Amino acid sequence: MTNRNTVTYNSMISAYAKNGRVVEARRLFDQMPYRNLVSWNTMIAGYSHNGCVAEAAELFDRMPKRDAFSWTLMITCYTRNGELEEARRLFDRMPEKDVVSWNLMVEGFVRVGDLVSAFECFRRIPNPNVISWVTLLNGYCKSGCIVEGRRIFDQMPEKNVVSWNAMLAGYIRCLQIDEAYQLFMEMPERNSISWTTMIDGYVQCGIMDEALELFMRMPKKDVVSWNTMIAGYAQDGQMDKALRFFHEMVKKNRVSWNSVISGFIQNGFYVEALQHFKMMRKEGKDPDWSTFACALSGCANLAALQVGTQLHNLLLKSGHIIDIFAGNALITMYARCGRILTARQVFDEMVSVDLVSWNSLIAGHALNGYAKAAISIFQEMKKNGVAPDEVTFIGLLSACSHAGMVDDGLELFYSMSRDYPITPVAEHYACVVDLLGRAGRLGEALKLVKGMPIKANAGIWGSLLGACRMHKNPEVANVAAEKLFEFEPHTTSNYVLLSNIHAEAGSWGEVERVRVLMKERGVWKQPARSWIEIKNEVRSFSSDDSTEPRAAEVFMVLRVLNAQMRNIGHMSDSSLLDCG
DNA sequence: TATGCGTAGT
Repeated sequence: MTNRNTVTYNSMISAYAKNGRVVEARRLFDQMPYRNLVSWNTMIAGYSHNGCVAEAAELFDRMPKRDAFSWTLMITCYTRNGELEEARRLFDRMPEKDVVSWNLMVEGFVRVGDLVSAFECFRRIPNPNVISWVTLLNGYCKSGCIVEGRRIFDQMPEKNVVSWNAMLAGYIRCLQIDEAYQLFMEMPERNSISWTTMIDGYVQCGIMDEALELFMRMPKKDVVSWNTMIAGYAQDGQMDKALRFFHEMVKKNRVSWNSVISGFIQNGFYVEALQHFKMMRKEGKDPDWSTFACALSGCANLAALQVGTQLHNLLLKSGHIIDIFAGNALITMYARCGRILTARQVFDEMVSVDLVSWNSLIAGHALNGYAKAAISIFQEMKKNGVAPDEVTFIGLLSACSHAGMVDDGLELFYSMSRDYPITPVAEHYACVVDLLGRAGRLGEALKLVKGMPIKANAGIWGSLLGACRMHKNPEVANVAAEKLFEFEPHTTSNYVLLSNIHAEAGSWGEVERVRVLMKERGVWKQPARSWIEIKNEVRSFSSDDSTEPRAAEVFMVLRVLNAQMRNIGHMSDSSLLDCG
C-alpha cells in the first residue's frame, strides 16, 4: 500500500535520520498509517547512520518482508559499526547475494585491515564490478601496499575516472608525489576530485607553490578546492595567505569557516579564531562539532572562561548532544581555565568517554597542581579497563613534577616500559628531567639524559639548564647549555641564563666567556624585547625603505601582538558570542 | 526527492 502520504513520511524519516534526529525519525515511523518496505528500509538506514546497531537489528528481524536493500543496509550497519563478525553471519544467511553485498563484505575486511580476507572475498565475487575493484584497490593503498595497489589497478578490466582518482589518492597517501603527478598527467579524463586530490597531495608534501600553480590551472574551481588551499596554507603556517583565499571566496561553506578557524588555532591566533567563530554565526552558518572543538580550544589557550562557558551553553542550546569530541574539548577548556571541578562534572555527565577524555582529565588535574588526584584518576581509569598511552604518562609525570613527587614520578616513568608497551619519547624524558631537576638531583638528571636511547632535544636541555639556575649548579649548567646552543645558537635568553648562573656563583671568568661566545655568534646585542618594542619595530617597517618586510611577517607579528594585548575579560564583556 | 557499494576538503 503506497500513496503520496507514505512517500512524504519516508522522505521525512530519511531527512530526520540524516540530521542525527533518530528519535524523531522513529516517532514518525511509528505514527505512519501505512508502512511499505521502503519505510522499513529507510528506518534501518537511519539507525545505521547513527550507529544504533541494536535498534536496526531489532527492526530488521521484525520486518514483514525483505528485499536486497534490507539485507545490504543491515550488513552496512554491522560493518560500519565495527561488527564484522555479525556482518559475516548475516551475509552468509542472505538468500541471493548481489554484487553490492559482496562489495560491502570486501569493504568490511578492508576497514579492519584484513587484506587477505578482503582479497579472498573479492576473488569469490561472481561478477565483480568497477566498485568491487576500487574497493580492493583502496584497501591496498590505505595499508601502504602501493605496489599491490598498482597491480590491481593495472588488472582492472574497465577503469572510470573514479578508479583513476583512487589510484591517484593511493600514491598521495604513500607520499609518492612524482608518481602521483605522472598518473595525473596520464589520466584520460579529470574531474574536480582528480584536481583537488592532486592539489592536496602537494599540500601534504608541504609544497604550497606547486599546489597554488595547480589550483590556478584548475579549470572549474569548486568550494572544495578553495578549502583545500585554505587548509594547506594554514597547515604551512601561512595564515595571511589562507585568510586571503578565504576572503576571496565567493561561496564559503561550513568547511571553509572551519578550516580558517582551525588554522588560527593551529597557528596560535586564538583571539582571531574566536572572532571568526562569531562572524560565522553572524553570517548564518551553523557551527558543527569541529567548529565548537576549535573555539573551545581557543578558550582553553586564552584561559577565557567566560567565553568558554558561553560556548558550553550554546552547545547545549543548539541541540547538539555533548558527544565525545565536544566533551573532551570542554574538559580541557574548563581545566585550562582552572575550573577542575567543572571539568570533572563534564566528564561524569558524558554518555561515553574514551582514552582522550581520561587523558584530558588527568592532564587537567596535573596542570592545576592536583597530582594526587591525577594519579587516583589514573587508577580509576585502569579499573575501568582503559589502557594508558604516551599522553597519559605525560600528564602523570608533569603532575608529579609540579608537586615535587619525585619517587612517584620515577616509579611511573619506569612502569611505562615495564608494565605497558609504551616507549618513552622526548617529552617523557623532559618531564623526568624537570622532576629530578626541581628536586635538585641534577647529577641523576644529567645521567638520565646522557643514557637516553633517543637524541635529547632543546626542551630537555633547556629544562636541565633551568634547574641548574634553581639549584646553583654551574658545572651541569655548562654541559646543558653547550648542548642547548647546538639547537638554539641565537636565542639570547639561554646565554643570559647561563651567564646569570655563573654570576651567582661568582665565577666572573665564566661570565666573560659566555659574553665572548655571544659576541662571536652575533647574539650579544639582542636584548629580550617587550611587546611594545616589537610593535614599534613593526610600525617602523613601513617607513624603513632599506628593507621591505614581507607582508606575511608583519601580519604574523601583528597578530601575535594583538592576541597578547587584547584583554580577555574585556572580550567576554563585549559578548563575543552574542550575535543579534 | 523516499532505501544499499567506490574517488576530494576541517
